[in-house]
Amino acid sequence: MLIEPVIVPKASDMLAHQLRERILAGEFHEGSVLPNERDLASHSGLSRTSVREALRILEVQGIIAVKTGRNGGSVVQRPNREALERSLTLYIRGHRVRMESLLQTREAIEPSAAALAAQYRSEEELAQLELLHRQLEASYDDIATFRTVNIEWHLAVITASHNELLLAFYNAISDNIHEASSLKDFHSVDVRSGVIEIHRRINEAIRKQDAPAAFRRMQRHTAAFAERAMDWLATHSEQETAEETTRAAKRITTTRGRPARE
Amino acid sequence: MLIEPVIVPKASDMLAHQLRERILAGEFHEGSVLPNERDLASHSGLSRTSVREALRILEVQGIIAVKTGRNGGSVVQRPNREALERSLTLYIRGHRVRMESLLQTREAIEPSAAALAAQYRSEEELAQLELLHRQLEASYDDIATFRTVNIEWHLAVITASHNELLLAFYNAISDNIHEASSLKDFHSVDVRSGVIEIHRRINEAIRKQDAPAAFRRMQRHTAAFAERAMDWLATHSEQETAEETTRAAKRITTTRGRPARE
DNA sequence: AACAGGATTTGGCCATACCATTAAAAAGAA
DNA sequence: TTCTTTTTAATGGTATGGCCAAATCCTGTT
Repeated sequence: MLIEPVIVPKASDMLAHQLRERILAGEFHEGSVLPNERDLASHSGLSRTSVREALRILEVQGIIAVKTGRNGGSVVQRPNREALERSLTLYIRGHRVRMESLLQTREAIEPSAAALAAQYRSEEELAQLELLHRQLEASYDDIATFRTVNIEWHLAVITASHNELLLAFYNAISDNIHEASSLKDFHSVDVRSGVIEIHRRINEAIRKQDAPAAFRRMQRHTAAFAERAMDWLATHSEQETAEETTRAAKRITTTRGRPARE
Repeated sequence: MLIEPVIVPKASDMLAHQLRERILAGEFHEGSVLPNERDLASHSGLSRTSVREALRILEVQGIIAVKTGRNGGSVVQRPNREALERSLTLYIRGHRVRMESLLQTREAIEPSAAALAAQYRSEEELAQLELLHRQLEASYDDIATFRTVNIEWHLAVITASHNELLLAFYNAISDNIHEASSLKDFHSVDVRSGVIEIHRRINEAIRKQDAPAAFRRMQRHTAAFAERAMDWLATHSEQETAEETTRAAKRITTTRGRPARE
């Protein structure tokens, strides 16, 4: 007799699976609310406890958002980028991924994104890039603003690539690179003028829709950044891992207010 | 009176947060088990219900694995790549990311990974690449084996880059590209001989530790694949999204056995 | 030593009750 | 009427207690 072992899935997993598939199939459009917990329980034949566990799974996965109170309930939403970023951040922390790997990954992604941006950018996106560039020039002396605008410009480039996946990846990495507290202010003045110049040239390539130039210039830009960052880390800490630095940043963001569902 | 609104986090979130931080801080090393649910409840002052929800959160995030039975419990593990891949797959499905974006992302990642592989590959990894290449040549007439070995070779390249993050990204994308049932067998014979040749040349670059050559050749290889894939999709389906194709593949994997905690 | 069977530990699941939060509905005041 | 306040209902959040199912350990038997 060849009887295969019978696998007994958990009730909450089954329900979560069913709900997830139906949501992704479009049965519940974004913004609509699932039946309340008591109804789900009675209709599924499960207890409210199991239903709640299933909802918790979907909540962690970022496809529903639970609101309390009258007219509350489980609001359907698209798997948000935050969930993906949390998952990635967790992976990075858990595996103690080296800063070097983060920088390498960024070096892999960003030049290609710049090339795509050159191909597909809209006029609005181009205008946005040039606006951010002017802001960057204006904030030459204000290191905090410089940092912020700089990050925004990079994001705008990726956005102009019209590739959601690159954007999601980049976002996740970028957060983990920049949140590293020890990298917070390692931009010296002469570096900043260089950054402004190379941004200008990348903007120009994107404006002219010159994809190869955008690729090359961005490649040089990210490589230079990576080199400076690695130097900085080498001189400012022994063997610092991304895990440690993000933890430092994390502490700040999670001790005020509600600790976001991570 | 300026009273800021008081934010009341959920009990299970607080507990999950605490446990997660302590696990990531190394307080529970990999493989060790957390206290059982009843103990966690009594020590935390929460009910077992809340404890269970907290554990469920950690389980979905892939940092614990729950085993039933005596000597069971919540086994601590590193956030596994599967969790990251599930998260990414969910994002791809939920946002109906186009196959084109997947291919573009792969084109961004793989050449860089090949360049890194050329720099950092060990002798064992090189041997593995060459072994896989011989297997690929041998499976010239067996399209199914060819496919499998082909994928393994690509994975081996990324592995040799010694960059966990690139590996995780690539894995996640690769699954979503290859699982597309309509791409299952679009390798024609003449294409296969071309694939073997370019793999040989990439292997050669990696052996010689010639990073720029590895980058260039892999770039051409992935670009060619992307072009063929897009052509194939254009002729074989109207407006097919990655979502639809992965769904088809998904159905197969989830209807047999226990539906993996997604 | 090998096996069988019971005891024990642990998660899985359920039913019920009550609390906390939110918004709708009703009541009251202008 | 129209605005404000109070009440009420709907909904998620939490706790308690119990029982079942699975996995392992232990003990007695052969």
